[in-house]
Amino acid sequence: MSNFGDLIRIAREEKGLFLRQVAAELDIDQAIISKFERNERKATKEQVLKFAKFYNLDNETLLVEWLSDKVAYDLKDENLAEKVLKVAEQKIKYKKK
Amino acid sequence: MSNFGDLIRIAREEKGLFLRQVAAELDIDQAIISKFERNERKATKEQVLKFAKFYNLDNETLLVEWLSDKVAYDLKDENLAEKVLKVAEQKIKYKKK
DNA sequence: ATTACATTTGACTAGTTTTGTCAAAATACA
DNA sequence: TGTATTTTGACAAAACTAGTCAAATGTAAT
Repeated sequence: MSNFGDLIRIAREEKGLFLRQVAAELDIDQAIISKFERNERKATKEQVLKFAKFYNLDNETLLVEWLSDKVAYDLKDENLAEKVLKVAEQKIKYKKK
Repeated sequence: MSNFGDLIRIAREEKGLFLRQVAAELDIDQAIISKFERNERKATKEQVLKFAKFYNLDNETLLVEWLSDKVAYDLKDENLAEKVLKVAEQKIKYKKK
């Protein structure tokens, strides 16, 4: 199962770049990027978009990966998780109207 | 569409109690309970369980309502919301194994 | 084994968000 | 109007988040 960290690590490795280089380019501390890649820390939305642009990844793909990581993390301890997601989906559909 | 605030307000009204009384019983400031009932502020999990016990509501029902409110709120600005929920569901199922 | 470089870790600070308290303002209604 | 309830908003304390930096660790070549 993929996750945000894997996507940006793989993208970086495919380009053959060091953390230091990406850090300089995106103006994000390399220690933080290291933590993002290991899913130890959560990026901000702005940072996600920076990564998408820099690595030429589809914005939507990366955002979905990042947001779903967060949702799954928030519900990780809940055995009600699946029920919660179904209800949340209804609520979101309802709000749209 | 129901939500956490409605459930606890209805429960309180059915019992004919004033905020003041519930506040004293649960040791939660009445101003905060007022905000919970109007979904202006988010309860902690511990508080949710206090309400369930006090109003004789099913723990699971109230927790699902509360958690799904939070998920829906977090995704309220995202037009990718439905996609995100589907991916999150996969991730949760995957983690279970 | 030593060197050189890349990555990871952890301590620290600053900033933001959350939580609770309280009293005044608004509302309801007898 | 007067009394009781609910709502609002200002404030402070606590908890959490984000970023910085240097030291520690890992990796590969010689």
